[in-house]
Amino acid sequence: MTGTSSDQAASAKAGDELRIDAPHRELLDQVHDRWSLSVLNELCERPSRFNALRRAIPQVSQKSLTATLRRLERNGVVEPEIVSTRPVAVIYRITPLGKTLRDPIDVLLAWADDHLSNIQRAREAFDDALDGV
Amino acid sequence: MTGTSSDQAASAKAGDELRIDAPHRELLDQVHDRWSLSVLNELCERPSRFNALRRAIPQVSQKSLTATLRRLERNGVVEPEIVSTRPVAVIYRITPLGKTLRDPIDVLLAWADDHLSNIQRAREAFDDALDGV
DNA sequence: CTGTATCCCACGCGATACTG
DNA sequence: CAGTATCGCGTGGGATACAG
Repeated sequence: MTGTSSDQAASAKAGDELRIDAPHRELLDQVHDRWSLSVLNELCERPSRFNALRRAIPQVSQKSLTATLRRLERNGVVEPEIVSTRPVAVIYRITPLGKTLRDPIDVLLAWADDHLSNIQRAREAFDDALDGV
Repeated sequence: MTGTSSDQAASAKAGDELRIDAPHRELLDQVHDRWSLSVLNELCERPSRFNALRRAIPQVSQKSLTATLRRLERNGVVEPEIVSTRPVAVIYRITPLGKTLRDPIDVLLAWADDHLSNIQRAREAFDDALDGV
């Protein structure tokens, strides 16, 4: 197995223009759809069944929730436990890999929280400028 | 077409635990398109003109680059300087607000880098399982 | 309960062509 | 050089209906 103890230190520059494209794609694949963050966040709090998630995130449709869960599942950040009762129950929980995502996400979320007003002000200014034109 | 804010009834029950929906949206708005991260990364390195960016990120089309720059501009993380020469030159640079995005992004990128192999292994396992079925 | 299948719309994104 | 206009494609995503 490739350990990939990736240190980006100074080596990032050398020969490697690091068109970070690959990591970008991976990253976006966790996050680029509308509901991944909410689902991840919810599952970090507690393992949940499908309909529990729907209740926790009322705006999501079944289709989208299923798609989101499948993607996260495929990426190994969440895992379903199928309970073969009647009718079936499926309990989704975050994997160890998924847990490692929490800090990075929190950092980003903290940023968004910190700068929310800045962003909104910038937008208003931008939109006002357009109006003026 | 003024792509004005697509407001959503994100009626988060106040007092609830971080119904991060709003920050989510803000966050995704910086990052959810294909080229924002690359552009941000490039502009963190050096101020660049439009075509310099295109050269630095060869896969992006004019249209997408323009759209990405406009979005980032609107959010106040990049800023254009228009030099009224002949023909015009436009120098894009990252704003102070934009600079504060760097660390959070690096954290996320570091995560992606660290866990790339894990993710890929998870995907292969997932896809193999599908094949098996 | 937990999905899948279908229809349909919105939008990101590239390709191409054209303007100041 | 920087940017807009238009078209076409792929796909996210809601609504609905149906299935294991």
